[in-house]
Amino acid sequence: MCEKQRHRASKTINMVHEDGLSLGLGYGGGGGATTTESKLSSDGHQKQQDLQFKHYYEPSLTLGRPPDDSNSVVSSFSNVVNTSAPQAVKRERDDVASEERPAVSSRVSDEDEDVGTGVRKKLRLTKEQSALLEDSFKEHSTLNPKQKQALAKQLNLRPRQVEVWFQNRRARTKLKQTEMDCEILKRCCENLTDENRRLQKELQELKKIKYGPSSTPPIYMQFPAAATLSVCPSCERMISSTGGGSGDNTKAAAPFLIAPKPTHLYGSFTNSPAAC
DNA sequence: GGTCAAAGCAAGGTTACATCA
DNA sequence: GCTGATGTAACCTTGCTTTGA
Repeated sequence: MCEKQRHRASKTINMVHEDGLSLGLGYGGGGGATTTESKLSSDGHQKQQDLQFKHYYEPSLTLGRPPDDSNSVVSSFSNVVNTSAPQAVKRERDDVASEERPAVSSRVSDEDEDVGTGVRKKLRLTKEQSALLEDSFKEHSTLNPKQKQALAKQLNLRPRQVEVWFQNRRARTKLKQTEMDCEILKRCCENLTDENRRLQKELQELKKIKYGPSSTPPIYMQFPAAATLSVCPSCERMISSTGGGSGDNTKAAAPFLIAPKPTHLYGSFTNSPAAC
Protein backbone atom coordinates (compact mmCIF):
# COMPACT_ATOMS: atom_id res chain seq x y z
CA MET A 1 0.00 0.00 0.00
CA CYS A 2 2.73 2.45 0.89
CA GLU A 3 4.58 1.54 -2.25
CA LYS A 4 1.44 2.10 -4.22
CA GLN A 5 0.86 5.43 -2.62
CA ARG A 6 4.38 6.54 -3.37
CA HIS A 7 3.87 5.52 -6.95
CA ARG A 8 0.72 7.50 -7.11
CA ALA A 9 2.35 10.47 -5.48
CA SER A 10 5.16 10.58 -8.00
CA LYS A 11 2.69 10.33 -10.79
CA THR A 12 0.73 13.16 -9.35
CA ILE A 13 3.80 15.36 -9.34
CA ASN A 14 4.33 14.63 -12.99
CA MET A 15 0.75 15.42 -13.70
CA VAL A 16 1.06 18.75 -12.04
CA HIS A 17 3.92 19.59 -14.33
CA GLU A 18 1.98 18.50 -17.33
CA ASP A 19 -0.85 20.64 -16.25
CA GLY A 20 1.17 23.69 -17.01
CA LEU A 21 1.18 22.63 -20.61
CA SER A 22 -2.50 22.10 -20.68
CA LEU A 23 -3.04 25.77 -20.03
CA GLY A 24 -2.66 26.33 -23.70
CA LEU A 25 -6.11 25.04 -24.28
CA GLY A 26 -7.45 28.07 -22.58
CA TYR A 27 -10.66 26.82 -21.17
CA GLY A 28 -12.10 28.38 -18.11
CA GLY A 29 -11.19 25.89 -15.46
CA GLY A 30 -7.62 25.10 -16.34
CA GLY A 31 -4.47 25.73 -14.41
CA GLY A 32 -4.99 23.97 -11.17
CA ALA A 33 -6.44 25.25 -7.99
CA THR A 34 -5.25 28.75 -8.62
CA THR A 35 -8.06 29.14 -11.09
CA THR A 36 -10.72 28.13 -8.68
CA GLU A 37 -13.52 30.51 -9.37
CA SER A 38 -16.06 29.40 -6.91
CA LYS A 39 -15.10 29.37 -3.29
CA LEU A 40 -17.01 29.17 -0.14
CA SER A 41 -16.93 31.92 2.35
CA SER A 42 -16.90 31.26 6.02
CA ASP A 43 -20.66 31.39 6.33
CA GLY A 44 -20.97 28.80 3.68
CA HIS A 45 -22.22 31.01 0.89
CA GLN A 46 -20.69 30.88 -2.51
CA LYS A 47 -18.78 33.97 -3.45
CA GLN A 48 -19.21 33.51 -7.13
CA GLN A 49 -21.69 31.47 -9.02
CA ASP A 50 -19.68 29.02 -11.02
CA LEU A 51 -18.37 31.22 -13.75
CA GLN A 52 -16.62 28.38 -15.42
CA PHE A 53 -19.84 26.54 -15.99
CA LYS A 54 -21.79 29.31 -17.56
CA HIS A 55 -21.66 27.45 -20.83
CA TYR A 56 -21.05 23.97 -19.70
CA TYR A 57 -21.84 21.11 -21.93
CA GLU A 58 -24.25 18.41 -21.11
CA PRO A 59 -22.46 15.12 -21.04
CA SER A 60 -24.95 12.42 -21.57
CA LEU A 61 -25.26 10.70 -18.29
CA THR A 62 -26.28 7.32 -19.48
CA LEU A 63 -27.61 6.08 -16.29
CA GLY A 64 -28.37 2.49 -16.28
CA ARG A 65 -31.75 1.92 -14.88
CA PRO A 66 -31.56 -0.15 -11.80
CA PRO A 67 -33.44 -3.37 -12.00
CA ASP A 68 -35.56 -2.39 -9.07
CA ASP A 69 -36.44 1.20 -8.55
CA SER A 70 -38.63 0.63 -5.60
CA ASN A 71 -35.82 0.37 -3.14
CA SER A 72 -33.77 2.80 -4.97
CA VAL A 73 -31.05 4.31 -2.91
CA VAL A 74 -27.92 2.49 -2.05
CA SER A 75 -25.66 3.58 0.67
CA SER A 76 -23.48 0.69 1.31
CA PHE A 77 -20.05 2.00 2.02
CA SER A 78 -20.32 3.76 5.26
CA ASN A 79 -17.56 1.59 6.58
CA VAL A 80 -15.19 1.59 3.69
CA VAL A 81 -11.66 1.40 4.97
CA ASN A 82 -10.03 4.76 5.18
CA THR A 83 -6.33 4.68 5.63
CA SER A 84 -5.14 8.22 5.91
CA ALA A 85 -5.88 10.14 9.05
CA PRO A 86 -7.14 13.37 7.46
CA GLN A 87 -9.46 11.44 5.24
CA ALA A 88 -10.67 9.54 8.23
CA VAL A 89 -11.50 12.78 9.94
CA LYS A 90 -13.47 13.94 6.95
CA ARG A 91 -15.34 10.67 6.66
CA GLU A 92 -16.10 10.84 10.31
CA ARG A 93 -17.73 14.19 9.75
CA ASP A 94 -19.92 12.83 7.04
CA ASP A 95 -20.69 9.74 8.96
CA VAL A 96 -21.84 11.85 11.86
CA ALA A 97 -24.05 13.76 9.51
CA SER A 98 -25.43 10.61 8.07
CA GLU A 99 -26.26 9.28 11.47
CA GLU A 100 -28.74 12.07 11.83
CA ARG A 101 -30.80 10.58 9.07
CA PRO A 102 -32.87 7.50 9.18
CA ALA A 103 -31.30 4.40 7.75
CA VAL A 104 -31.12 4.75 4.03
CA SER A 105 -33.05 2.47 1.86
CA SER A 106 -30.91 0.30 -0.28
CA ARG A 107 -31.14 -1.35 -3.60
CA VAL A 108 -28.95 -4.04 -2.26
CA SER A 109 -29.98 -5.97 0.73
CA ASP A 110 -28.55 -5.34 4.13
CA GLU A 111 -26.36 -8.39 4.03
CA ASP A 112 -24.71 -6.99 0.95
CA GLU A 113 -23.40 -4.01 2.79
CA ASP A 114 -20.32 -5.90 3.86
CA VAL A 115 -19.89 -3.79 6.92
CA GLY A 116 -16.31 -3.85 8.03
CA THR A 117 -15.03 -6.09 5.27
CA GLY A 118 -13.69 -3.23 3.20
CA VAL A 119 -15.44 -4.55 0.12
CA ARG A 120 -16.68 -1.69 -1.95
CA LYS A 121 -20.16 -2.09 -3.24
CA LYS A 122 -21.21 -0.28 -6.35
CA LEU A 123 -24.09 2.05 -6.02
CA ARG A 124 -26.22 3.05 -8.93
CA LEU A 125 -28.16 6.22 -8.60
CA THR A 126 -31.74 6.15 -9.67
CA LYS A 127 -33.08 8.30 -12.45
CA GLU A 128 -34.78 10.54 -9.95
CA GLN A 129 -31.64 10.99 -7.93
CA SER A 130 -29.57 11.70 -11.00
CA ALA A 131 -32.11 14.14 -12.33
CA LEU A 132 -32.18 16.02 -9.08
CA LEU A 133 -28.41 16.08 -8.88
CA GLU A 134 -28.24 17.31 -12.45
CA ASP A 135 -30.72 20.04 -11.74
CA SER A 136 -28.76 21.07 -8.74
CA PHE A 137 -25.56 21.02 -10.73
CA LYS A 138 -27.10 23.27 -13.34
CA GLU A 139 -27.85 25.78 -10.65
CA HIS A 140 -24.40 25.65 -9.10
CA SER A 141 -21.54 23.33 -9.81
CA THR A 142 -20.34 23.46 -6.24
CA LEU A 143 -22.25 23.06 -3.06
CA ASN A 144 -21.86 24.71 0.26
CA PRO A 145 -22.26 22.48 3.32
CA LYS A 146 -25.87 23.43 3.85
CA GLN A 147 -26.81 22.73 0.28
CA LYS A 148 -24.97 19.47 0.43
CA GLN A 149 -26.76 18.43 3.55
CA ALA A 150 -30.12 19.43 2.17
CA LEU A 151 -29.55 17.65 -1.09
CA ALA A 152 -28.30 14.56 0.65
CA LYS A 153 -31.36 14.52 2.82
CA GLN A 154 -33.62 15.05 -0.13
CA LEU A 155 -31.97 12.26 -2.07
CA ASN A 156 -31.61 9.99 0.87
CA LEU A 157 -27.89 9.81 0.33
CA ARG A 158 -24.94 10.57 2.51
CA PRO A 159 -23.45 14.06 2.11
CA ARG A 160 -20.23 12.42 1.12
CA GLN A 161 -21.99 10.74 -1.78
CA VAL A 162 -23.39 14.03 -2.94
CA GLU A 163 -19.99 15.60 -2.63
CA VAL A 164 -18.35 12.85 -4.65
CA TRP A 165 -21.03 13.03 -7.28
CA PHE A 166 -20.38 16.73 -7.73
CA GLN A 167 -16.65 16.19 -7.92
CA ASN A 168 -17.04 13.54 -10.57
CA ARG A 169 -19.57 15.63 -12.40
CA ARG A 170 -17.22 18.58 -12.49
CA ALA A 171 -14.48 16.32 -13.77
CA ARG A 172 -16.73 14.97 -16.49
CA THR A 173 -17.74 18.45 -17.51
CA LYS A 174 -14.16 19.51 -17.70
CA LEU A 175 -13.24 16.46 -19.70
CA LYS A 176 -15.96 17.23 -22.19
CA GLN A 177 -14.81 20.80 -22.40
CA THR A 178 -11.25 19.68 -23.01
CA GLU A 179 -12.37 17.35 -25.75
CA MET A 180 -14.27 20.17 -27.38
CA ASP A 181 -11.24 22.43 -27.15
CA CYS A 182 -9.08 19.74 -28.71
CA GLU A 183 -11.52 19.45 -31.58
CA ILE A 184 -11.48 23.17 -32.12
CA LEU A 185 -7.70 23.31 -32.07
CA LYS A 186 -7.52 20.40 -34.45
CA ARG A 187 -9.81 22.11 -36.90
CA CYS A 188 -7.89 25.32 -36.50
CA CYS A 189 -4.66 23.50 -37.27
CA GLU A 190 -6.18 21.91 -40.34
CA ASN A 191 -7.39 25.26 -41.58
CA LEU A 192 -3.98 26.79 -41.12
CA THR A 193 -2.35 23.92 -42.95
CA ASP A 194 -4.73 24.35 -45.84
CA GLU A 195 -4.13 28.06 -45.87
CA ASN A 196 -0.40 27.50 -45.84
CA ARG A 197 -0.66 25.10 -48.75
CA ARG A 198 -2.76 27.55 -50.68
CA LEU A 199 -0.32 30.38 -50.11
CA GLN A 200 2.63 28.23 -51.12
CA LYS A 201 0.86 27.36 -54.32
CA GLU A 202 0.02 30.99 -54.95
CA LEU A 203 3.63 31.90 -54.42
CA GLN A 204 4.79 29.34 -56.92
CA GLU A 205 2.40 30.72 -59.49
CA LEU A 206 3.62 34.23 -58.87
CA LYS A 207 7.17 33.09 -59.39
CA LYS A 208 6.21 31.49 -62.66
CA ILE A 209 4.57 34.69 -63.83
CA LYS A 210 7.57 36.69 -62.81
CA TYR A 211 10.28 34.61 -64.43
CA GLY A 212 8.41 32.59 -66.96
CA PRO A 213 7.86 28.87 -66.95
CA SER A 214 11.05 28.07 -68.90
CA SER A 215 13.56 30.47 -67.39
CA THR A 216 15.55 29.49 -64.37
CA PRO A 217 14.92 31.79 -61.45
CA PRO A 218 17.88 33.61 -59.97
CA ILE A 219 19.64 31.83 -57.22
CA TYR A 220 18.17 34.18 -54.63
CA MET A 221 14.71 32.96 -55.47
CA GLN A 222 15.59 29.58 -54.23
CA PHE A 223 15.47 30.86 -50.70
CA PRO A 224 12.40 30.13 -48.69
CA ALA A 225 9.47 32.28 -49.60
CA ALA A 226 9.28 33.90 -46.22
CA ALA A 227 12.78 35.25 -46.70
CA THR A 228 11.98 37.19 -49.83
CA LEU A 229 8.36 38.13 -49.59
CA SER A 230 6.27 39.50 -46.84
CA VAL A 231 2.89 41.07 -46.34
CA CYS A 232 2.46 44.69 -45.55
CA PRO A 233 0.49 44.95 -42.31
CA SER A 234 -1.35 48.04 -43.42
CA CYS A 235 -2.46 47.13 -46.93
CA GLU A 236 -1.98 43.34 -46.66
CA ARG A 237 -0.36 43.29 -50.08
CA MET A 238 2.48 40.97 -50.78
CA ILE A 239 5.74 42.81 -51.21
CA SER A 240 9.36 41.96 -51.66
CA SER A 241 11.61 42.47 -48.72
CA THR A 242 14.28 44.17 -50.82
CA GLY A 243 12.52 47.47 -50.94
CA GLY A 244 10.56 46.99 -54.12
CA GLY A 245 7.30 47.76 -52.40
CA SER A 246 4.01 47.23 -54.09
CA GLY A 247 5.16 48.75 -57.30
CA ASP A 248 6.03 47.24 -60.61
CA ASN A 249 7.25 43.70 -60.26
CA THR A 250 9.61 43.96 -63.15
CA LYS A 251 11.35 46.87 -61.54
CA ALA A 252 11.43 45.11 -58.25
CA ALA A 253 13.18 42.18 -59.81
CA ALA A 254 16.43 44.06 -60.26
CA PRO A 255 17.35 44.36 -56.58
CA PHE A 256 17.02 40.61 -56.28
CA LEU A 257 19.88 40.22 -58.66
CA ILE A 258 22.05 42.79 -57.00
CA ALA A 259 21.22 41.95 -53.44
CA PRO A 260 23.36 44.60 -51.83
CA LYS A 261 22.95 43.30 -48.30
CA PRO A 262 22.16 39.65 -47.74
CA THR A 263 20.49 40.52 -44.48
CA HIS A 264 17.76 42.17 -46.50
CA LEU A 265 16.69 38.81 -47.71
CA TYR A 266 15.89 37.63 -44.25
CA GLY A 267 14.32 40.75 -42.89
CA SER A 268 10.75 40.04 -42.09
CA PHE A 269 9.46 43.42 -43.13
CA THR A 270 11.63 46.26 -44.26
CA ASN A 271 9.14 48.47 -46.01
CA SER A 272 7.33 51.23 -44.30
CA PRO A 273 3.57 50.72 -44.42
CA ALA A 274 3.35 54.31 -45.51
CA ALA A 275 5.00 53.32 -48.76
CA CYS A 276 1.92 51.33 -49.62
C1' DG B 1 0.16 41.79 9.99
C1' DG B 2 2.22 37.13 10.04
C1' DT B 3 1.46 32.22 11.11
C1' DC B 4 -0.92 28.02 11.41
C1' DA B 5 -4.54 24.61 11.10
C1' DA B 6 -8.70 23.22 9.03
C1' DA B 7 -11.66 22.81 5.30
C1' DG B 8 -12.73 22.64 0.58
C1' DC B 9 -11.70 22.15 -4.19
C1' DA B 10 -9.16 20.98 -8.59
C1' DA B 11 -6.20 17.99 -10.99
C1' DG B 12 -5.16 13.67 -12.55
C1' DG B 13 -5.62 9.87 -11.80
C1' DT B 14 -7.00 4.49 -9.88
C1' DT B 15 -10.13 0.93 -8.31
C1' DA B 16 -14.21 -1.65 -8.20
C1' DC B 17 -18.38 -2.60 -9.74
C1' DA B 18 -22.58 -2.51 -13.04
C1' DT B 19 -24.18 -2.84 -17.48
C1' DC B 20 -24.31 -3.93 -22.20
C1' DA B 21 -23.08 -5.76 -26.72
C1' DG C 1 -22.93 -17.98 -19.66
C1' DC C 2 -18.61 -15.70 -20.50
C1' DT C 3 -15.95 -11.67 -21.86
C1' DG C 4 -14.29 -7.24 -23.03
C1' DA C 5 -15.56 -2.42 -23.31
C1' DT C 6 -17.60 1.31 -21.18
C1' DG C 7 -19.65 4.14 -17.57
C1' DT C 8 -19.40 5.74 -13.10
C1' DA C 9 -19.24 5.86 -7.89
C1' DA C 10 -15.81 6.11 -4.67
C1' DC C 11 -11.41 6.97 -3.45
C1' DC C 12 -6.45 8.74 -3.41
C1' DT C 13 -2.54 12.31 -3.25
C1' DT C 14 -0.83 16.75 -3.92
C1' DG C 15 -1.17 21.52 -4.18
C1' DC C 16 -3.64 25.49 -3.73
C1' DT C 17 -6.92 29.09 -1.58
C1' DT C 18 -9.74 30.79 2.01
C1' DT C 19 -10.85 31.62 6.64
C1' DG C 20 -10.70 31.94 11.44
C1' DA C 21 -8.01 31.60 15.63
